[in-house]
Amino acid sequence: MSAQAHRRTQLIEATIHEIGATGTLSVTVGQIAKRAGVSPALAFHYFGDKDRLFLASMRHILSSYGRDVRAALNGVESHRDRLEAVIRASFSESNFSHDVIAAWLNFYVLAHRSSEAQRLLVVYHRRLHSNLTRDLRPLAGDAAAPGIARRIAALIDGIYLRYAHFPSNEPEQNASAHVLAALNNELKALA
Amino acid sequence: MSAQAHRRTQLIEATIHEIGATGTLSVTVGQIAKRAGVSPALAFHYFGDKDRLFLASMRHILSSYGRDVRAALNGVESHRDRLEAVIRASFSESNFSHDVIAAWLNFYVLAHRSSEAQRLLVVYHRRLHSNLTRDLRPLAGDAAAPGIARRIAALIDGIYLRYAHFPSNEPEQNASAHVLAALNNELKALA
DNA sequence: CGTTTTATTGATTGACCAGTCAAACAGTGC
DNA sequence: GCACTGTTTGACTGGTCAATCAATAAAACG
Repeated sequence: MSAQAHRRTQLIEATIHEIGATGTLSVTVGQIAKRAGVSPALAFHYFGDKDRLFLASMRHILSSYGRDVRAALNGVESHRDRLEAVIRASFSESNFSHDVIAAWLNFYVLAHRSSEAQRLLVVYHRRLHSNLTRDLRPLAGDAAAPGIARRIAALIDGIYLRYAHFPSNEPEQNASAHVLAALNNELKALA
Repeated sequence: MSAQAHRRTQLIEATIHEIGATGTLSVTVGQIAKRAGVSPALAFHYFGDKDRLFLASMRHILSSYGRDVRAALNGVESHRDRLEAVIRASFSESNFSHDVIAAWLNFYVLAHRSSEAQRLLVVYHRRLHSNLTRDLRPLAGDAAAPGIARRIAALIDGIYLRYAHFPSNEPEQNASAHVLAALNNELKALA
């Protein structure tokens, strides 16, 4: 990894960490730089401004989420198992840590006014929707699949939000279990 | 309404409006006061500090949501109709306006660090859960009702979030329809 | 070694903002 | 018209922060 790339990920990780620690996007570039062990000016040198630093951090999170999904899907054949993999990945370690959750929350707020953030959010939505419909179609038919996918995707977000605020002792377990139960019921109701 | 109470609601409404306009909680008290047509100092006089002003605004929103639910429930007998009323109220005009949505989003973020905000959020969760289980129990049995209620509640939040970012032409319609469909499928799957 | 390029910082700036306070103002009763 | 009460403001402060920039240190290179 080049020196430049190294510093960039260092700053990105510091950003995510710092947002997790304070819970807000109104963290100062100074705090972030301090955690990364560099001067504030360097953050501006590499990212231009604070917004771009945060958006880069969010892209980082989205990439790692994408990797998780792909890894979980790798080699899995059965449609049901694949759906389960997609759902579980949403609550995987890397996407469900305190810091990442805080970043997601602030990201949702930002998406209301930053068009770049909104664009990123669309990418996430589309990816999730397509991952779900792909394996839902053979199980639920072309007519029902998209609707079910929308509800499952929204349920994932909703459950994520709830566990974000009130983590239980085994968040991933319970979170996935609820979504899987809803999926089962949706499919059962078709018959 | 006393002069004092009048000014308070005036400032609260200005707060909600201003958060809606900027999309962020980092709105200045100056902006809010300007919209309310008073001096910034007055906002401090009535609310002490910015946090309390926002929390008062959130309580205002929650009250009006509560009123909506009660009104929608008033006189409705059938369990299914009552569930539908509760769901529809979540996407009612007063709870689904641009400004209120922005306030909710920022409220979620705040709940991560402010214990008072968290307390308020718990109140909302409990109320929704109890409204749902109450009429779900006779339809789904005591064993299944709480689980279904959790999923429906989370789905409401998730759908709310999605339509918050990407409003369709008839948001309330579609949003409620999805939740009602999920409810139907949950109940159908029981049989 | 000397030179060019890249990485990094310290110092600074200009704007902004939450919160304070003492003074002005408006209404009310007398 | 005066005293009293609650309302409202203007002026101010202390602090914070994003962003800039000229200057320094460190590599990379020939």
